[in-house]
Amino acid sequence: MISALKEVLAYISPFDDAELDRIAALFHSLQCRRNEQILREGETCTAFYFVQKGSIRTYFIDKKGNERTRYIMLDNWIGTALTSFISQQPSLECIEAMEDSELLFISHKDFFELNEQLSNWKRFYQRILEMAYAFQNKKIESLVTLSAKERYQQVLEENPALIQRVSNKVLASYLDINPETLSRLKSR
Amino acid sequence: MISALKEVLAYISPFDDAELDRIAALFHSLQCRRNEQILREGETCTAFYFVQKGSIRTYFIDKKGNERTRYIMLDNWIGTALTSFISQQPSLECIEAMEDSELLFISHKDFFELNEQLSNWKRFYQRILEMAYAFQNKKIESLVTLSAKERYQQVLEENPALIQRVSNKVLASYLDINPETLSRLKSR
DNA sequence: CGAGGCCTTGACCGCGGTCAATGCCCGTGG
DNA sequence: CCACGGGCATTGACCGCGGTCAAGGCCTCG
Repeated sequence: MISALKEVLAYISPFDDAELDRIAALFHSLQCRRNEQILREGETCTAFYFVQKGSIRTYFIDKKGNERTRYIMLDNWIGTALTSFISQQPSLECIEAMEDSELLFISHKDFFELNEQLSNWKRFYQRILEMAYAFQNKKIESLVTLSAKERYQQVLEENPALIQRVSNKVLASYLDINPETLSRLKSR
Repeated sequence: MISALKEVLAYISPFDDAELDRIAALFHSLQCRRNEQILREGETCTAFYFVQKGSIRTYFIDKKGNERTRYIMLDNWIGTALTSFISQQPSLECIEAMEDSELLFISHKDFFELNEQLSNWKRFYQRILEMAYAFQNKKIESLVTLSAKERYQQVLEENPALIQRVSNKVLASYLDINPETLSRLKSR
């Protein structure tokens, strides 16, 4: 179970086995149920998550009260409400489980202590930030150059698991289209 | 002249004077004229820039051939075509001077050598990435929650210098609206 | 078994994109 | 110095994508 975490960590930065043991020991487990809130709006994000099983998402509430999904994590992926996690200010983003899920998490304190002590962890954090930047960059490009239908087709090709496992309502907010429009797109 | 650079660096990471001297010595100067290309599409970005005077932007070309401005740097700000700079792959983004400009730049090689050697520079790079992420995050939020007019008003309030110094064509592509629409917005 | 949320479908409409015409500014060369 | 040309800004007419509102059916969960 922990080995999946180690594999992902080692994929991102070249940790040796001793480092992986040390790091894995800092992760704690967390079970949560479908629709359970892991981080509420206004709370400060003090954990960085690994999804062992299940799926979680981050989202914010727009001025009309609609949920806008920013980031979706399925099994074996990592992430958090990064803005609040970095700034340690109250978060505008929420984190929510989309399915019953088994998570591992490391606290902000341990995360940044590692960042002081372990050069491979600095490298890890740099790569997390670089990947987050690349992800956002691609999202912006999709938003400004693709139609609603093309954005849907892009996910269909590049990440079909999302379409199978995520509700239409959440998927629509992730693609920045209305549920009604998504429903029409799916039926051609 | 160099002191403005040092001030910005020290604002981002807590360098001491000796470190600032060492870093500043790695920056080289570059003059460029209005509309001059600093990085062309397909070239790999090997420099990180500081704008002493003038203004530059990064943009990419969409499938219809339109320029889409990603990032604008006025006097005393820093940046580059970050995706290519990080990956050292050919860039989809171009960099172009919008006015006659005086730049300083550090090479990719020196940048990442510092990143190995100087812990405050690691910190600097981390903060650059964090700020880049926050910037993108805000841009996505604006794109998905604000109308064209509201996006224009946001820049008008938060960064009025952009509207004064940047051509309507570029500003429009930065805001992701058509020049025609921007022209109509400006005249209420 | 009932209630509430989600999905789907229909009707309507408005924001902002597209195309076209005109005028202006500015840089360039004769 | 002026004449010309090209790019940019502006304005008008038109239109289509996708948002909004509403209604009905289905599934899930208490």
